Amino acid sequence: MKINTKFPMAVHILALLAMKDEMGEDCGCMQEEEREGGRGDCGCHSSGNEGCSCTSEMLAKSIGTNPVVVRRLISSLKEAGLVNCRPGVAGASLGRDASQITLLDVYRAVRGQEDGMVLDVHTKACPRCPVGKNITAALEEPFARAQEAMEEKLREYTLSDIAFSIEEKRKK
Amino acid sequence: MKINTKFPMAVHILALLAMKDEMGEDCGCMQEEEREGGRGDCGCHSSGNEGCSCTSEMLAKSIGTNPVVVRRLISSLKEAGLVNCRPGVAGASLGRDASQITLLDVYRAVRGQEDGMVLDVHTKACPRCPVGKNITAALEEPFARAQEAMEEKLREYTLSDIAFSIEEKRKK
DNA sequence: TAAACCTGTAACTATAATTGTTACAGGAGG
DNA sequence: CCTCCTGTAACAATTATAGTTACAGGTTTA
Repeated sequence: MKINTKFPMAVHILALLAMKDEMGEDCGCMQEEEREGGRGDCGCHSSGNEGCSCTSEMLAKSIGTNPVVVRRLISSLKEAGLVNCRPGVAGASLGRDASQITLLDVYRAVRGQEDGMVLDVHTKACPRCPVGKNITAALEEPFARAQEAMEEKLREYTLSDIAFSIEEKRKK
Repeated sequence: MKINTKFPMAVHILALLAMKDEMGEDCGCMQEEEREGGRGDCGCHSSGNEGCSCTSEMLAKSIGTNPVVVRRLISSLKEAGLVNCRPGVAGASLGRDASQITLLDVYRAVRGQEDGMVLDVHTKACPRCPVGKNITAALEEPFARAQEAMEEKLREYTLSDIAFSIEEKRKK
């Protein structure tokens, strides 16, 4: 693992929620299961006809991680208004329509609350050397602009796009 | 420290080399020293009038790291044609004019040779779930586009710009 | 209201990536 | 030939990230 698998995991969660919405009670795992003629092993497949309730455990199995990791992510997503959930009651749902949630929203929701730049500076430069003293400040603007450019691109993709893309690939 | 302090460190090295070029034998540390009326403690100040020879040890002191780290970075930079250096002979110099070296060149020279994307995917998604099976592929394009956008922005800045920026801040 | 199940969160552990360090072979130059 | 430097391998330390355990409290159902 490298940096920030939180971001793709969060998108994964939201995609599951989005596809559950589109498909009613069934998150899509059931169809898959019927087509392949066997039980999946990811556990996000429910055992009856009641469909996917999207508990943290089921989501975790689909993602391949721990339920607590999922809850932590959902906690961040909730804070950003991207999901609805309540203590004690199973499942989560999208906070607004999938077409109104961009990848940038997700990125910002789950990145570390501090700076959260993809490009980092080094912090131990010699404070008495003309270069060491000023290099950090000199890199500030380029790095901020690069960050902006990346974020603007993320803004161009919505959760609908991702869900659609998953559907397309699934059909193949 | 977070991810990739190699990149800012590499820029730091190149900035030192660039400013050494502009100032002849003296990398600029001497002026700083005279102005402040005392010896700096970063060691990139030479002790006589012979100026900065930009050995890995001096560069390391300015950056605040180990000489071996500097040599490793220089090794990558050399491979990319951004610096010249020879075994056994002290110092390094720019491989081409500072105006012809972009931050993207530096970024590419020092990032891990593998994928090297700033946005990462999670790899343990359930292979039997329709979402888990396709989410990675669905994220590929958005993440690649975001990467491109960031890289294009880095391409807009040259080492000259950075050196100029450092000079400006230094005068204040 | 008791039982079962879920969320939310803290605290801790494990793991993996990055950085730092030691050591040494070999080139360059006085 | 002595000193200093680069280049690199091998290893240690550090740090960030993810995973885990544990538990308090909410909700639903019977």
